[in-house]
Formats: sequence, structure tokens, C-alpha cells
Amino acid sequence: MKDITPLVQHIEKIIPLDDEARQALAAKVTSRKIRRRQYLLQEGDVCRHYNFVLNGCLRMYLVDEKGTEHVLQFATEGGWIADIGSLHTDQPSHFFIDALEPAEVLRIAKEDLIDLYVKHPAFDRYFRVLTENAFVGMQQRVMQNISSTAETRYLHFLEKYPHLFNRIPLVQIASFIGVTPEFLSKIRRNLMS
Amino acid sequence: MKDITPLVQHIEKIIPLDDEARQALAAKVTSRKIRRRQYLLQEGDVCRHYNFVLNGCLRMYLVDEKGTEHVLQFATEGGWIADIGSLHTDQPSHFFIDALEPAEVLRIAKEDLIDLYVKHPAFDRYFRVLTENAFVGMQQRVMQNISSTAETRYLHFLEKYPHLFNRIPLVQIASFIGVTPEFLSKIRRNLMS
DNA sequence: CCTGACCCTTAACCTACCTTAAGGTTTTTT
DNA sequence: AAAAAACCTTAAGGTAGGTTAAGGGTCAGG
Repeated sequence: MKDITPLVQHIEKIIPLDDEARQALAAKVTSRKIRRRQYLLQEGDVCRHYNFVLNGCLRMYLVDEKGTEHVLQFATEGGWIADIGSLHTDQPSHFFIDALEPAEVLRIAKEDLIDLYVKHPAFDRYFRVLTENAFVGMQQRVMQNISSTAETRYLHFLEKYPHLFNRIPLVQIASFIGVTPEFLSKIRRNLMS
Repeated sequence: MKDITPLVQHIEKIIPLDDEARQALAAKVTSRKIRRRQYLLQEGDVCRHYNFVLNGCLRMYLVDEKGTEHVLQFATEGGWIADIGSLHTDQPSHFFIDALEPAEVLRIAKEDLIDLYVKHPAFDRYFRVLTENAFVGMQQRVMQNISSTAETRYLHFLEKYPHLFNRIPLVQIASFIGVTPEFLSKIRRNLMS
């Protein structure tokens, strides 16, 4: 019923796990199904789990004072999603996480993860590398927001996430790159001519 | 001549080091002085070292096609600075790192760091936590760029980096928050009235 | 087959921010 | 001490992108 093979494979691309570590992981992880539009995290709640996506598509976003949504992250098969800030500090999150498509995740609670870190340093290594990669991605995004035009950001998005382009609504992509859907529509028209 | 106490103290705020780890670290780390405006990294070079700042002030920035500089990060006492993307992939960096004030850093080469990781898992832990915190910071910055006005971003900057406000030129702050110095000047005037 | 919830586009008008250019002050270098 | 470089401000005019409003297409459910 619960198959953590995809997760183990993902980890072993970075560092091999011995049997003991693999079993410890299996014991801590639980699987969960999320329906379309169902929340995995809501603003004001403390984020208590890391989530590894087995299939489907999730998003993490912020809602500003005007009620506008701003997407911080998408996560599909093989990706992780959580509000790490909230998870670490036990402070209420400012974000929502929900499903754009029905999804299935493996989740692991913060305390269990700490336990894994202590007993199996391989997990420290794995999450260090994982976070370093995520950090570099965020850095590139900051650079683009500061230095590029919306059109350039859109083209970069298509290059970097080709599998998302015809999988999620345009309005979500607009929100991710930081423009209104109307303006993104205009950008696309300009690109075609 | 080489005193790594500030670095050890910084690490031990996160995880204690045994004598052996401390000595291994001391053996790998070298100190270096940087004059004002001197480069620690130039675009096109591969970043080979992590740098821990003992004193002074450094910045990492990108120069776009038009020749405009965009600041990604400042680093002062107790901060780390490096192009982690380049360091990891051995690809040439797109960034420059230079000194806004004369500075002194402790640097450690990538290979030596890997060696430390293998022999002392405590370093995996330390850099995992370090990177997680940096990641959260970048995430907040992305959110602000997407959802806030320049004035709000400026106020947040003052809140988050009060020690930098009257230490670095205005033009650098403008570059960091993603506006022109002229416009930041206007923002300040509006804030005073 | 019809209805309603999304989803995408177009267009007119508006605003936050950029560009260019100039002048004054402070800091660094010679 | 002078010259040069860096720094900060002001203001006029321009542009990228936002806002509002409307219309049409698609698809799931009744």
C-alpha cells in the first residue's frame, strides 16, 4: 500500500542509503492523497511536514492584502514542498499549499526528520544538497525579477519548466513570474507575431 | 596569525564540534585580506571557495547586457559569501564578488569542504541549516519582488538590515531592492514628508 | 441540451518606475 | 591643495506593466 521506492531512488541519486537507513525512512513516512483544490497548508497554520510529491501538481502561494495570489513554487513528481521557514521556527505560515491537480505525496513530520538526521547523517547530506539546489534556483529567480523584463522571465520559465507549460493554467504561470494574466496574454501575442 | 575562533563560534551556535573536527577545520581554512573594490570572484571564473567574513563588507552582483549592476547579496561580519551554483557545478560564474569596504575573510576550498563533510558529518548539518536559512531569506525576497511596491521593499530592507543602512552607499541598496538610485531618492523624500 | 464555473483574450486608460540630464556635495586619489 | 571620482538629488518626459471591463471558448454536471 505504501511504496517509498520513488523517494529512495531520488535520495540515492545524491547519496546511497544502507538498509537500516532505508527502513528507518520507511517507518517515518506516510502517504497521503490530495484532491484538486484541497489544502495541504493554510495561512496561519504551522507547517509540520515536508512533502515529497509522487504524482500530481501542487503549488505554494501567498495572498496579499488585496486578495491577489502570488505563486512561490510549483511541485510535481519528484519534487518537495513545504514552508521551510515555518517548519523550522514553529511560527505560523504566511503561505497556502494546495493541489492544482489531484496528487499523492509522501510526508514526513519535522520531529521524525530530526530523528533521522541524528541517527543517519546521510539524510543531513541529502537535505543539504537538496536545499543548496533550491537556493540556487531562488537566487536565479531573484536575479531575473530584478534585472529582466516580464517577457524574458516568461521565456525563461518555459525553458526551465517545459513540462508545466501545457499542464497548468496560464493564470498560475503569470502569478509565478509576477505579472497579471492580462499582461501575460499580451506578451504571448507579441511573441507570436 | 590565523584565528578561526569567530568561525568556530558561528558553527557552534548550530552544532557542537569535537576537537578533531575543529582541528580539521583549522587545517583547511586560510585567511585573506581584500582591499576596497578588489574582486574575490569575477564573471567567467569558476567559484572555488566558500568565504566566511571576519570583518568588512562584500557584495555579490550581476552585470546585465546594458552594463547595469544588480546586487544579489551583501555579506558582513559573520556572513558567508560564494556563488554556490558555480561552486557545485564547476561552471563559470555569472557573478562578481567584490569588497565595498576593506575586508578579511576565511576561505575554504570546495575539495577541502567535501573532505570535511565525509570525515565529520557535523559539517553537513551546519551547512544544511545555513543553507536552509539562506533559502528562506531568498524566498521572502522573491515574494516581495512579486507582490510589493518599491517603497515597501525599501522599508523591509531597513528593518532587516539596519546595520547596513548607513554603512553602504544608497546606490547599492537601490540595486539590491531592484530600483534605480534616482527612484530610491524620490522614495526617501516621500517618506520624510 | 443548457448552465455555470473556469479560462483566455482584447482594448482603453492609468501609474509606478525608468531614462536622461543637470547641479551640488562629499570622499578619494594625486 | 587640487583634481578626480564617487555620491545624492531634482525634474521632465517616456515606457512597462496594472486596472477595469467586456466578450468568447471550453468543459463538467444537471
